[in-house]
Amino acid sequence: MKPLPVISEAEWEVMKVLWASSPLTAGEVIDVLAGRMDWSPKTVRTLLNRLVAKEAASFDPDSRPYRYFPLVSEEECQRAETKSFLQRIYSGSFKPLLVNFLKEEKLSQEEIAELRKLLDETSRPEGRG
Amino acid sequence: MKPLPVISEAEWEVMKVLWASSPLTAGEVIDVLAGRMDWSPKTVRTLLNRLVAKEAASFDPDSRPYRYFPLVSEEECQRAETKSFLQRIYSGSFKPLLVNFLKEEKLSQEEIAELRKLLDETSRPEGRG
DNA sequence: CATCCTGGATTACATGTGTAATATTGGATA
DNA sequence: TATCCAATATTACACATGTAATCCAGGATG
Repeated sequence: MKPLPVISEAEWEVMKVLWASSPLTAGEVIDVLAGRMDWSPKTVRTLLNRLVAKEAASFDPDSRPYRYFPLVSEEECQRAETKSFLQRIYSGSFKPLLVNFLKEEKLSQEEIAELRKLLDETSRPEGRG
Repeated sequence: MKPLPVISEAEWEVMKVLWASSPLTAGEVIDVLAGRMDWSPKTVRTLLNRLVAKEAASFDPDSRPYRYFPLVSEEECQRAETKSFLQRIYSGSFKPLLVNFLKEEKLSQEEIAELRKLLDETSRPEGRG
């Protein structure tokens, strides 16, 4: 398989917009990001171009203005990032990550219950489906 | 508080060595890393210098050769990285991170039990100590 | 038809990062 | 004492990234 493109921090913001809904014109992406980031429209266009260059996204050249869409899924990118993050910062071990997270963020009982449920489901031999 | 220095990926490898045991001379750090990374000794020295420059580490100038040590703790760095990673990749939400991790890595019953225990301990009102 | 504007293409430029090489200096050695 | 080496300091250099500005072309406008 071709390795996933390396997506920079700023580029992630743009990908998030495309993952949330696509295809979108550059103008639409710019509008969405205007609410979150303090970026010039030119900057957003540059990021879109770079994402296309690294084949993380593409656009339909027949539609003017272009409509952009992702070429890679959010989940696969998240998983790849998670893997390398875990390796880099925690030498691959999830437990200290959870410890640190729990120390940092005070979770509600509900949130903890949700996480526990995830673990329970995982530990069951085969949750059908 | 002064913000933590930004530590690059390669620099993290060096910091891990210092966190594991310090102070260490440059030569000792180089030896430890020789087992893991395919780096020239010069490269390791450059990284040490950069870590000193960004005040992530320091050394005792009276001892020759210098003996290096961390100025920031591993845990605070891990927490900061975790926070920004979670924000960047998962918009701050831990749950999908756990979901992705569980899908990617097949954990043993023991590992799952350990994680569950962590959650249980957290959810108890005040686990003494 | 000449002009202007919007969208798109190209170029810019400082800083960070990976990955060193070269230069210099303070002792150990012949 | 002149020399060489290990340790330290300085310099290098390409590519990535943040953050745009400038240039150009095709359609809307006067």
